[in-house]
Amino acid sequence: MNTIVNHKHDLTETLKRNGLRPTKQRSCVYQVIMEKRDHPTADDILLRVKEKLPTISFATVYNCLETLVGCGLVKQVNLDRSPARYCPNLQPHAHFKCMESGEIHDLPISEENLAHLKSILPKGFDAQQFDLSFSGKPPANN
Amino acid sequence: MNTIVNHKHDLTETLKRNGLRPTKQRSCVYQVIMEKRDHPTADDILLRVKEKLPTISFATVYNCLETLVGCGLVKQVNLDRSPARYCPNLQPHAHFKCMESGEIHDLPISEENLAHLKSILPKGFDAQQFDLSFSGKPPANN
DNA sequence: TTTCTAATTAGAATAATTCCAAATATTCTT
DNA sequence: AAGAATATTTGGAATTATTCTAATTAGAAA
Repeated sequence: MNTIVNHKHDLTETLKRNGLRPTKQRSCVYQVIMEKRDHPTADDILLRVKEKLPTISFATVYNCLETLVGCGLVKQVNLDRSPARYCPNLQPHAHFKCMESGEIHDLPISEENLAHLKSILPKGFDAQQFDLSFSGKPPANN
Repeated sequence: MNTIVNHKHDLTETLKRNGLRPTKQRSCVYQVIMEKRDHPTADDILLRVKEKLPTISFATVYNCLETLVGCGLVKQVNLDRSPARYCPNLQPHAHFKCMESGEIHDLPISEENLAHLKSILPKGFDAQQFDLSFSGKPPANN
């Protein structure tokens, strides 16, 4: 698929730009995150990557994830104190966690709402990052 | 002080209302959280409570915290994957973490901004809770 | 190629938190 | 007030997610 080819290309480019080597482990971890955008944990990712690279280790998955997050290709999502999840959505968005199933939905944040969010910051507070999450019941369909 | 007396009273009332016993451990953990509102971790709390109750255990601190959070007297604050922190501020508010010192500031959320936050939820999403945090540089003073 | 450096690997280590079973404290009943 | 019933505390072991370590392997540069 076009998207995967493009992603591979972006990945290699981005890694090289950061003086990092494009390895098959990094590529595979990235592909797994791109192809099923269900906010997998490191555990989930290990299992999925093992189908392609049966000898990959946990340490490598964590290393790759750290690299991808460091390059800005993937976001780490921390909800409550549960295992970290990984998300390829680079647009401003919030997360909604279903209290029953634990499923996580991305909620896009419009420019307008982004401005409102920033207006919560009192004068003098300079934010580099924000994290917004909700939990409750998502619509029944979907 | 008036405030502490009141808190004690609220605590006992609230515990009893939930069929729980007001113990000196619970009371002391609660007081510690109320009196220095600096978002302490369980670790911090253990150290502070030990000044009054030298034999208290880690398990008890965690038990008490779970109880207090369960009763709605205290909020658990999870930022990134760092140890949980505890906060007696029951008003709607966000958190701002200073990237240098790690200090955490409460940022009140007005009714207006609360409405804007909720407007991020697409139709059909019913949220019971939200968490909003920023990280960056707080103003130099303070 | 050869060399140099970065990345991967398995397993040990760490840190925060939870679990467990015994001892203690609180509340309820009388 | 005493005894029974139940909840809470306690120290230590267990768990879980993640990070570290030191040796091997793979990629890039010469």
